[in-house]
Amino acid sequence: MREDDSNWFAKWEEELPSPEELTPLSQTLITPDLAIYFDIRNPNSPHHHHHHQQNPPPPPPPPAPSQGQNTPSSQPNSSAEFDSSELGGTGGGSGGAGAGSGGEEPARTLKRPRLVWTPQLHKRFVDAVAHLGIKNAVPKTIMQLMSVDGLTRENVASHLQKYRLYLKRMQSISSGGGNGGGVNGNASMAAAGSEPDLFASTPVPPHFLHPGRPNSDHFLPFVPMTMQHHHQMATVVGHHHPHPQLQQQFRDFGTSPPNGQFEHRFLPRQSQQQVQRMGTPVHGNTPVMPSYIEDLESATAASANGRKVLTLFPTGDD
DNA sequence: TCAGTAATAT
DNA sequence: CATATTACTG
Repeated sequence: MREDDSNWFAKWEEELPSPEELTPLSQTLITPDLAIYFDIRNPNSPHHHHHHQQNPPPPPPPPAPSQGQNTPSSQPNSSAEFDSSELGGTGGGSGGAGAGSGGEEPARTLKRPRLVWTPQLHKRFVDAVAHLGIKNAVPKTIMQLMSVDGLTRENVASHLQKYRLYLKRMQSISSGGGNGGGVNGNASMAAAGSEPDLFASTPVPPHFLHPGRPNSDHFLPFVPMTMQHHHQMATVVGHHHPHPQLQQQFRDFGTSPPNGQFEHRFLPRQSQQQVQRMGTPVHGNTPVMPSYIEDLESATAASANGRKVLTLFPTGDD
């Protein structure tokens, strides 16, 4: 029934993404309305809205490739931190060994660590796609709308692909399958394959399964909620050691642990490049500053074989 | 250049 | 084994 719509939406709102830090996203393909809805704005300058062309932040900020780099609790900005990932070597590879060399470490050619898509991050992803519409749901736009620092087009594209497949599966089931609907409801169906709860935990907008219908839906009844503030959302996994050996990280720091070392979470995009202009005239935007809050602060260690991934997300979602 | 799909690596 | 990353192709 239609009431379900409100239901799933309300629930969704509950977990709506949106950290406290927003980002001054350039008015690219995102319409102002969307931008504001996503909280994409400059929290630093709550002053009037000047049409600043935004600051041109150098894209490659070499984060000093010195080991042991912890983020000063000063300001949550800067690009996400990446950990040098080990060489993987395909299955057997072993690595390498090599080494050497005095120069080393072209901090720019480092491979990006595996990105862990937490439910929150995925939620934001879905949220962006939902508002953009399947038609406009392109990696780039989604990525921009998400405003997640560190998130790159590849990440989104890859995830988007998976997400599409997931949706397809749903359509097939809800269409031909004797599944009693449950579009918004959560399809907790663990078919032969084991669908991760990630997608299952994410409310799928009905429009997604509605091919042939534009996303003209201007439904964005965002409701001001009162929740706690939190930050961060994405997570990157460090490298796992193929060899079950010295793999200790947690050590007592005594009493005043600077901490902030392990777990590199992505911060909401603060400033990235991207200032391409399109034929999209941006009219004044609505002075709305919703402050959604997402809470997440849990560390879950996924151990699968020798793989140890540290991800922090509230598993107790559903 | 960007988006989509497929294959690969971890 | 599943996921994310990477490559190739449209």
